[in-house]
Amino acid sequence: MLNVVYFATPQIAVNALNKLINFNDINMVYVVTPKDKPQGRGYKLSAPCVKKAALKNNLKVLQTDCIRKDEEIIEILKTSSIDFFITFAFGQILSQEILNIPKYGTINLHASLLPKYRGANPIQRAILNGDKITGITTMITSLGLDEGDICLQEEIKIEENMGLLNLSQKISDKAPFLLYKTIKGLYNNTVTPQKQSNYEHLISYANKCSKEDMILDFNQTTSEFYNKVRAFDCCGNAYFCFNNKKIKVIYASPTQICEKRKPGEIINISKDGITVSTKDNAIILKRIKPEGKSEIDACCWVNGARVKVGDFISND
RNA sequence: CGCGGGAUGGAGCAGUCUGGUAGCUCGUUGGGCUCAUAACCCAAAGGUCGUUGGUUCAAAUCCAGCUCCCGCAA
Repeated sequence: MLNVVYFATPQIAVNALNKLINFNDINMVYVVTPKDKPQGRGYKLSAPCVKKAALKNNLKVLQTDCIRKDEEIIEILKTSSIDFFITFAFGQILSQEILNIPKYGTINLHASLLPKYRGANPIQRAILNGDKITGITTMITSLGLDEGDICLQEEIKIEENMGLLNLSQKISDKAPFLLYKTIKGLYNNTVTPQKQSNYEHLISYANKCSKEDMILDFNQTTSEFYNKVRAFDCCGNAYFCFNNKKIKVIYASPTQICEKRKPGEIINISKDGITVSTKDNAIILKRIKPEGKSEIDACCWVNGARVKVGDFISND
């Protein structure tokens, strides 16, 4: 029986928690997660997804916004004889003092094939760059940013039409088993961590996505536009502006046109969606969300917004 | 009490400021045209304007309360 503490925050880490506690040889001693925060419209206090999941499973939850300085929690962890710490999208940096606590070490799961895409938003960056393959990596957590030694990796194919929602789902499905294999492997000495410096030429960084990354522009190429829509197809959504209103694009699909048009021109309107020309080709907007409204089919929006073929959409 | 937008036939909107016959684009149904069409033409059905109360001769419209939806910010 291995005593484990799980450090995590958002939705993507929930499934791993639910699955890990079902393995007979894992004893989930604590779940560590940030404090409840005023969140959303009306500033209601809201708990991190992982906390809700932990409580549902009757696990003990420790909450802190700065684990490095939280003496009380550090003391609790020190006196609990833990074998492994597992971190997954925790969002806080651990100190060496904390890393030294578990008997066999601290494992982090990172949503990329390290050393590619170290950093905050590896999933979005992979989609934005149009990658066909990404994956998940387990590593020995170190103080540097995702620089620890690699334990195990698993590739995940990014299908042409896959967005953040589907890819996160896949990652979240696969994560618990890779984590389990990793801690068992480390415990039995069948897994040997590899230095990332062996793959120095592959190092890249996935910076946190900003507001600017979410702005859609018809002066971009079709694939750049499409990748943005996919990369933000949940938790925000990429948008363009029309008549000073934000129009979020929920779902779009790339298409080919014969004659070249000016970027932003509406070429066709049908039940299927609105075809708009881009820098190099065209994109069909299928499902959108105008400011202040719920999600609607693009062809419905046309009815009320009175846009016609030949009109231009520009980001003014 | 964080800031802001919204609720009008099945869908998306206009009308609200300046109270006085319920409007637009689609969809639906029926008919016509056509070799043919979800293309075009004609016609019809379908709304107590989110909810409760108030002001008024008269409220979608003005005033107050409530419910639900959404954007920002975190």
